[in-house]
Amino acid sequence: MAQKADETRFELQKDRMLRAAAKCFNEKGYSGSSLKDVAAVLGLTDAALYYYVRNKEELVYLCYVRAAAVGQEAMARAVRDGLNGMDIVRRYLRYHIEIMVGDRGPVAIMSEIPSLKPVHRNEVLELSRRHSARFEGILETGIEDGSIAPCDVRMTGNAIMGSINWIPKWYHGDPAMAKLIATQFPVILTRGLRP
Amino acid sequence: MAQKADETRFELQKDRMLRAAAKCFNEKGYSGSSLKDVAAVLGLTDAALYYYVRNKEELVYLCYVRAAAVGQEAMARAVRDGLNGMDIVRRYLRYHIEIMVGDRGPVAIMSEIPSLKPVHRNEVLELSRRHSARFEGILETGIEDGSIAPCDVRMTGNAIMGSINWIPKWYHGDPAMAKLIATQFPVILTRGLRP
DNA sequence: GCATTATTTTAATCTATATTAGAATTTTTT
DNA sequence: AAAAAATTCTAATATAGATTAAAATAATGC
Repeated sequence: MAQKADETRFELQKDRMLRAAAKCFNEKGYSGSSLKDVAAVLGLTDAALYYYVRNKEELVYLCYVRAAAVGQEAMARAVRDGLNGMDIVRRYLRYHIEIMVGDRGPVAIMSEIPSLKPVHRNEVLELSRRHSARFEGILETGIEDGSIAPCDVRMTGNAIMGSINWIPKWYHGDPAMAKLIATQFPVILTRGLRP
Repeated sequence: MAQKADETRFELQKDRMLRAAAKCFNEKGYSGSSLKDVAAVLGLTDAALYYYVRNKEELVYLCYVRAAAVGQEAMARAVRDGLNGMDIVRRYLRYHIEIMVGDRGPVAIMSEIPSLKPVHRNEVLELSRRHSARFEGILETGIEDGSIAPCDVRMTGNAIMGSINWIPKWYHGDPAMAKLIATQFPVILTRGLRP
């Protein structure tokens, strides 16, 4: 607690910054958003961002790291002993979507990978791959325990993740819509998985 | 035929250009792709593009118009008397996806709407809305004729379209994958619609 | 083969924006 | 309240990339 108070100011601002950046990147893309745009959301000057981050590329990079963490968190929360594959998928989708459309703001800017420099790109792709693999693993579990109908887990995973990743393109912050998405999407996306 | 020969040279090049542009925009986004990048795909100089198009913005705009046309075409082909809603949806998805991953190349750069200038943006949004509405209409038809289970057509439409629109983000031209997508996706995406 | 038209290139301009250095201000510590 | 540290700003630089004009090349019709 004591040392966390030290970090707080800096870390909190940095976090706000990443959310602002993710918001901009979702709306206008990476190259489409100037640092001025991002800074404006926070009521800062573009130059101020350099206090928190080495350069613009690091900004997207950190957005991705953050997004990956959110995905991981949702998945960790979803997995519980005694649940079958289908239930885990449902829970995962609900958590992931809730976070995406919730207060913690838009975290998925999964479109801007090409803008990353090679080192970061590889790291992010690795995180992404691992996440996909884990998701596909859950699908396989469900197929084995009979809660999910046999299917091409790779394609099914892509289809479901595509739906989710696309949400930021049409959801722009309306809370009523957020509620609708959070309740409807897990249902819609898992209907097709039933045996 | 005779007059088409006149257009051919120019129109063909312009068409190649739009495909090159869509490819770049899909890969690196609108602002992330320089005119040099697009021109390079065609073995041309950036300045040459201005012979076909007024400016860069018109390039995305035309990509959108083209994408909308493809969507319309798929939908028109899909709708046939005597088919129930579910069958139409299946056919539409198959046609749309086949075109997207097929020879005519990537046509969906639905992410770059904010880059359009207002007039074009409104026009494209209108096209997009009309297309969504038509798709939701088909879903409703299916619900009425009993081939599709009752659902929130708006959300369901968003979910399905999201999956499709996201394809260009992970499909990069592998023909084997193209076949897989074209056969699997319509199945996966419509499973959840069954009553 | 010549004249006209269509297409592409070279070279120059203009603007937006990332980045940096140092000054100014605000916050924290003592 | 003064000193130190943290945070933000102002002002300047540098560069990439869109756009334009005019020249050069290629294609086409006669």
